[in-house]
Amino acid sequence: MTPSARPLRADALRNRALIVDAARRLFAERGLDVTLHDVADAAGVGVGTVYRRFPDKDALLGGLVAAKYEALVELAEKASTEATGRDGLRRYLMSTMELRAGDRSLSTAVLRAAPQTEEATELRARLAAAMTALVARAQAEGAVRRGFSPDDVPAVTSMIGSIADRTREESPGAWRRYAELLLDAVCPPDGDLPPLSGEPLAPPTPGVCRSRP
Amino acid sequence: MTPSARPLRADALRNRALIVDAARRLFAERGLDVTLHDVADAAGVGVGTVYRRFPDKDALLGGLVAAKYEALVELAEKASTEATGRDGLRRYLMSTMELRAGDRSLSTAVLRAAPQTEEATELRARLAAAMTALVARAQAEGAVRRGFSPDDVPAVTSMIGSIADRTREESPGAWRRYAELLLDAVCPPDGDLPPLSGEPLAPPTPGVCRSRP
Amino acid sequence: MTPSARPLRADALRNRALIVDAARRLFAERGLDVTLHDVADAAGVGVGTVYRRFPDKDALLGGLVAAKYEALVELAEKASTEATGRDGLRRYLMSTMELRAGDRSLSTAVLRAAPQTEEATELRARLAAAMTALVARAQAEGAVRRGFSPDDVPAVTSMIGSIADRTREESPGAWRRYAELLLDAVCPPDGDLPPLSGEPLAPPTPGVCRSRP
Amino acid sequence: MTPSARPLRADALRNRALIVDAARRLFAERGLDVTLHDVADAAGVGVGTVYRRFPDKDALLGGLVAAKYEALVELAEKASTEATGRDGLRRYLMSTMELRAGDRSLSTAVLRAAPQTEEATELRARLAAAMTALVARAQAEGAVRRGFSPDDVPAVTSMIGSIADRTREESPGAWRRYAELLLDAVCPPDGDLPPLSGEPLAPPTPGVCRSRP
DNA sequence: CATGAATGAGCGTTCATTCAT
DNA sequence: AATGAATGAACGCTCATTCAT
Repeated sequence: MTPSARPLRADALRNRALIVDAARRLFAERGLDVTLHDVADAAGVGVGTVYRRFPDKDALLGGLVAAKYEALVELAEKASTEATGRDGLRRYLMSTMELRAGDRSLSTAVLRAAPQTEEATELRARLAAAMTALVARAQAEGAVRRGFSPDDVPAVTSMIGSIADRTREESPGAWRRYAELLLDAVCPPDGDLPPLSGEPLAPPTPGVCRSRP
Repeated sequence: MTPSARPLRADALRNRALIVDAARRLFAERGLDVTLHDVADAAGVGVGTVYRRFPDKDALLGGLVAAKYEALVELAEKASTEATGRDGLRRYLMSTMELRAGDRSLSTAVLRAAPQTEEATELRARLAAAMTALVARAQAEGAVRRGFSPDDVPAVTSMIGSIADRTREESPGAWRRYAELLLDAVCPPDGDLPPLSGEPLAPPTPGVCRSRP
Repeated sequence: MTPSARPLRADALRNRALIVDAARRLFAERGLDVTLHDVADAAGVGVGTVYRRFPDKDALLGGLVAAKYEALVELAEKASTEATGRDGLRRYLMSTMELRAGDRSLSTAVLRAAPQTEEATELRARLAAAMTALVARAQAEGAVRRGFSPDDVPAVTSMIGSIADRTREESPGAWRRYAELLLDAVCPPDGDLPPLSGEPLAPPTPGVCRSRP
Repeated sequence: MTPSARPLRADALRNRALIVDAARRLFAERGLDVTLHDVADAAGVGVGTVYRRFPDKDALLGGLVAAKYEALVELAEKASTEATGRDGLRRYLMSTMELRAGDRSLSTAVLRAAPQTEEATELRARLAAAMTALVARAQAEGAVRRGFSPDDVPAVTSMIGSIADRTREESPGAWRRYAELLLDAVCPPDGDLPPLSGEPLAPPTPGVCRSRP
């Protein structure tokens, strides 16, 4: 059950990497409804090649999941080095929201999905532990909204994700304003709340179309 | 042969209303992925009739906005009767989020969409005015997060919508916990913040399916 | 559960007939592995039209089944009018084999398949009854190989079918020789057995290809 | 650079043998729809190697014929040692049908295919001679259905094959009943015909799946 | 020579949209 | 005007065959 078999040939490895890169990029940009044809085209290979490496779409997605968990765990672990629980939690939440803002598939594939592999399950457990510690430490400082649970993190991140997904094209950083709002709601900064940074989303102007979700 | 739209025949008007009603219901319940066949069936007309009235799906969505704007305006106007600016804004935000939680298409059709008709443009203006007043009054009381703009309301509502859409099936009221969090972030209650109500979303358990968005 | 709804429009009826005709022809000629694209092309319609009338391939096939059962029942009932049990059974077997020789899908869709609709189940029962009667009557005359059962008819027919399918192109009537052989085995003629009619299948000559099943 | 095929290298020969062995086994068990990937895997070589030796699937099938002819010739020669022509022919037919019942690809590869190599052509000639002798001897005893030709043997065997292929899973010996029927039709036993042995194939029961051929 | 990675047409099926009736 | 039949590109996926390594 180890990766096993013999290592892939050089060109196969290269193509696998191309596929994974293309998939990561497309899923991040456009969410889960990209087709494997799209992925194959973006990778510069035929569909068959994608299916040779990944039995189906979920498997391809699943192949990206471990790396995403790792990134989240790393964010959590880096955040724990902050001097205060407050700063640690704030840093973690902000960096996680940032990761999600850049990756449309993070919620569906990772935050809201059950881990499908042993590796993912283990990473998720590590992540959960780290988040619990971050929240507990900040809680001990009285820095967190009472009742807030580590299990609320995915919801908060997803909310920011939904804004980010909708505004990526027209104003890529717009999500930060709402991230700040949420962050301050969960774990307010030490002193007074500053005014919200950035600008609100401009309401759409009459007559211009919008279309697809 | 008159230059612009001549009034519709009586039966055409009736059909338009049937279509709009059915669309409102289906889009609210099942989101944007209902087919226009579904809408036509629910309205008791043929697909062709739907397409005769609305060039495409987006236009049909657009056809719903007037009613939705009206509902929002009504909420805003009711909210203005509250004794304080704080209560008025809180009530408005909460009721808007509630409306959105019950209507999967509210964001796309109204919050994020430009008004396409004169009627919609006008209603949107009334709504904007009401929201501005609500925010200004609360702002004057120092009850609002500094920098918060009436233009932020759609974003806040959308965030709750994204949570509500994802949890409608398994735990229909789950969005309230996050609505409370956001509401308190925008316009905190008078005294101390209470602990968050409700429970966080349970994380998915390993081994369960992933599948389609 | 009756055919119900309102009758189809004239053009839809015509297309439905075109589809059914094309399907009947193609399935008969080429067996079950024709694609619905092939059927659609042969019918001169788009694939979508086929799927509008028949939810899937099995349904299309199923739509042909009733007519096939009817044909078989009719053969059985005509055969029962023969003066003797021997002649009746011989006539029935021969005509059934003939039907099968002309229709590549008869075995899979009817003879070896379970009936899927009420109508088909009923027709199958009628057919079974008629076959039982035919065999019993011939049996009473001592005209049938001992131990032969009505349930053996599909097997016998299928065997002839397999020969017919393989020889349809090069020598369309070749199956008759083997039909005779089988028929005489099941229910020998009254007098002496005549020599086999026709010619054996010429063995393939060296060097010529054959290919697909 | 010699005009025609130069002898293969030792390892190439070994691979060819591995491929042919694997192909024989898989085609016999699972029929013609095994993929060449399956064959390659079972042989422990790459697909490319299979295609290097055999231009396509048909050619690979062709590569199996020699061994199959040898088996048939052996059956024919053993059968000739029987005391009577009747017994010889009956034994030959029965053993050939048995061979076919155990080998899904025998018909396509041998019975219906033209020999493609010199070796195959020669073996086929030997087989034809042996069959002719068997039939002639039995014919001389009056033991054979008049008109029956050695060229009819493949057809008879194929018919049994078609039954065997369809029933292998559910009732592996079911073909014997029909083999007996055919055998008695071609070359009846010495005394009275016994009742058919075994049971007829049970008709499929309503409501069970249909699906793929 | 051997390998297995790569290909892409084709499978059964869906659905937003068009157009003959 | 209203209908719903018709369309066909696109979906996720398979596999016989080719060709770079």
